[in-house]
Amino acid sequence: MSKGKIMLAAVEVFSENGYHRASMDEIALRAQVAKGTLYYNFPGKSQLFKAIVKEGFEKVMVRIQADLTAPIPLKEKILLTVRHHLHLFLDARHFSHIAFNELSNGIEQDVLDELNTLKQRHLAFLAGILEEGKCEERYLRDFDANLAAAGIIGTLQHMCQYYLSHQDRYAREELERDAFMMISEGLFNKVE
Amino acid sequence: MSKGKIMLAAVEVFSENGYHRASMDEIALRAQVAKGTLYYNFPGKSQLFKAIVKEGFEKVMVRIQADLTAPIPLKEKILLTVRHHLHLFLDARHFSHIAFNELSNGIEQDVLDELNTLKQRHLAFLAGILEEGKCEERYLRDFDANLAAAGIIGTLQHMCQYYLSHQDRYAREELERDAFMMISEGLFNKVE
Amino acid sequence: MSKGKIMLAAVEVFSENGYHRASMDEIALRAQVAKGTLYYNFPGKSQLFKAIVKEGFEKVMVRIQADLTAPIPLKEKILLTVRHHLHLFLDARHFSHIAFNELSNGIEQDVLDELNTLKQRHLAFLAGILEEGKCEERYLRDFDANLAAAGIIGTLQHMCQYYLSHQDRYAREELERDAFMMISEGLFNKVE
Amino acid sequence: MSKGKIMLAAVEVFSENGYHRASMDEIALRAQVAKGTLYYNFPGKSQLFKAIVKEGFEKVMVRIQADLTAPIPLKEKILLTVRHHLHLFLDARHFSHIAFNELSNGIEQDVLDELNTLKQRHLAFLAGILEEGKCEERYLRDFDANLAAAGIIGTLQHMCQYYLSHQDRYAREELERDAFMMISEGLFNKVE
DNA sequence: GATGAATGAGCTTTCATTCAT
DNA sequence: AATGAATGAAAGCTCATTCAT
Repeated sequence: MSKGKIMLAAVEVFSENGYHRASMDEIALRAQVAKGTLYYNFPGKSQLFKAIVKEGFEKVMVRIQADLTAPIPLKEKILLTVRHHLHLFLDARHFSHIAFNELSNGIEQDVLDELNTLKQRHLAFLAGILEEGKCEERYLRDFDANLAAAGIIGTLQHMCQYYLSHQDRYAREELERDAFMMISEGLFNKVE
Repeated sequence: MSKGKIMLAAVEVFSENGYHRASMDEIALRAQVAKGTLYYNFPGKSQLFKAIVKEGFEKVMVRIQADLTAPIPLKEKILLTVRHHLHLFLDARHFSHIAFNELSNGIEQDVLDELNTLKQRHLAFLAGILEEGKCEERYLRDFDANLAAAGIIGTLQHMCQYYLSHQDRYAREELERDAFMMISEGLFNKVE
Repeated sequence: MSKGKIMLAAVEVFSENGYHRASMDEIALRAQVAKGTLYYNFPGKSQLFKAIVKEGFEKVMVRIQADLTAPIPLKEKILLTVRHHLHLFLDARHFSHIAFNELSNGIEQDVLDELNTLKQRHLAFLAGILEEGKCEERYLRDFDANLAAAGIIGTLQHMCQYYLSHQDRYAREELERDAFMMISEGLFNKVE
Repeated sequence: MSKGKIMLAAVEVFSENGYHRASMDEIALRAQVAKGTLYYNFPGKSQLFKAIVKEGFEKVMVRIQADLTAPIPLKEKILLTVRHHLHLFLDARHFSHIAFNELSNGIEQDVLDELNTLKQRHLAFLAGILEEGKCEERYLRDFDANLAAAGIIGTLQHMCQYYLSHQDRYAREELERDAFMMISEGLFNKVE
């Protein structure tokens, strides 16, 4: 059907040009359907955008959740989560670019609202893992879990972004190691 | 003169609406000048945007640098830097929103390029501080300084963003404490 | 379809107002289509202009060529050509006004270039007829055929222009007679 | 004074860009005066344009007239006139480009009217010379003098234009010879 | 289900002109 | 006599959306 082709094309076009510069013409062209077909399948540009981000977030969370059902130690869980997000920010770059850069202002309010909800849910999901760790293992510092989750996402996103524009300088293992260290142990040596 | 009024209005409008939804009409209206005056003072929308971000980055860096000239211990320096960035992301929200959310795609390439340069410079500036700490005090873990700097900015930005949309739930001190802890010591207790 | 309506309206508007004063709004109005329709059918103002002139030149040359295929004497050919150009400058006034007056500066360079090419081709076409006459009938003076062709067009254009702004004073036959005489025999009597 | 500088600059700018693309900014820049100064010296763009063309036409006619006062034979007079116009179209290219290409439509009506008057006067002046020849020397064919004058100007203008864009192919003497021949004797040999 | 010609609101930009100095 | 910051009307163009087929 057309719906799939359109969504695939739309992810690309939105991520390459940003929400506003992405034109329905371009998406139709890339999806090899007529412009009218876009409107036959989606109510409008903003709803198409919404559909894409929603689907993307759901896929990601399902995948992570599947990996975390097994009862593994917290540290392991966090390492896994970090890996998943590296994958998200590096390999599913099209989607993550849309989801994390294009959600600021300048988009129809209703879309923005729903997308923020999705991001909140994602955050809450991460926070849940942390909370769990805090209760069960009294292993974690006394953070607010939501703030900490936000911090983690931020760390990963920006490190990946930097990595992507300087791929020649680093190996992916370095990135992974530094990211995990940063998140789990912070900047300072605990020597003293 | 008009130039100042325009830049002030433009920061607001850009941050409220994003680059593309911000219209020159609105900026002119807000600055209480005629539309032509915008073009008398700036070559065009993208250059106006560029001018604003540039000026903002420069101000921020000058302010931080001024605070860090005194020979204070690294931990102190980082605390200070964190505070400055909290200020940036919370109080100079208009600017930081532009500078860190609006720099994705969909903006004229030349503007994007220069703005990325500014962000790199900002990162390099932070990395410089870390590097210094690494050399002089062998206090820091063996990170790549640039990656670490990116991680720090990311942490702060996302934590602040979360904080801003849940201001009712947290006191600023909490945010500050958690942010600093997160950055300096990471998630985990070092007990065992 | 709209394309035809637009071109018809555009010829009128361009010829009445000149390229720069002709506005896309006016053309759309005259063609009874929405402004967007202009841009749906043509990439922009300059390309619309180009399309019009191109089509016009082609029509003219085809018509003349069709009349000149028969093997008639040179003098006859030239008389015919003169008649065709009188028709062009007098009856297809809208088009010829565009094609011969609006091709100066102040128009997008690429359009100008192509339009000059068209004019050159038209000239070359005339020059070809003359050249033929020179070879076959050693009837013509020893002109450079291109220069002569340019001279002929110039003569006709300016005479027609003068005639058009003083139609009350002359009959069309006078114009035709004088034009042909001027071109074929020049100012002076060959009496002596 | 500024007036002179402005007119000099304006001739250049108008001829390079055409009336509409020529901007008052550019003229002011080129004349090295402030924009306000243009309006101090001339009521507006169209009046500045008018002033330039008027001055130009007057200069030309004065120069020709000065050369024709002496009682020389008609043929000589016409040769001289041709030479003067070659000079006009080739060497005073800036001015003649304005005067003969930019006078179509798309210019304020009142300016257009006056400029047409100037062109008419110029034509009438040439026609006067021809008329004289017709009466005194019964040497000329029985043309309408005005139509003939228009034809002459047209011939010269177009030949010069062609020559200018193919300067590599012709010597100026060739142009002069062909132009004079064309005008005085037409295309055909009178052998028979 | 799918099409694509047509739309029109809204945008950035240009530029002749004004006027306080 | 000269300036130049400021103006605002008018232009070209984009693009999400509609609708008859």
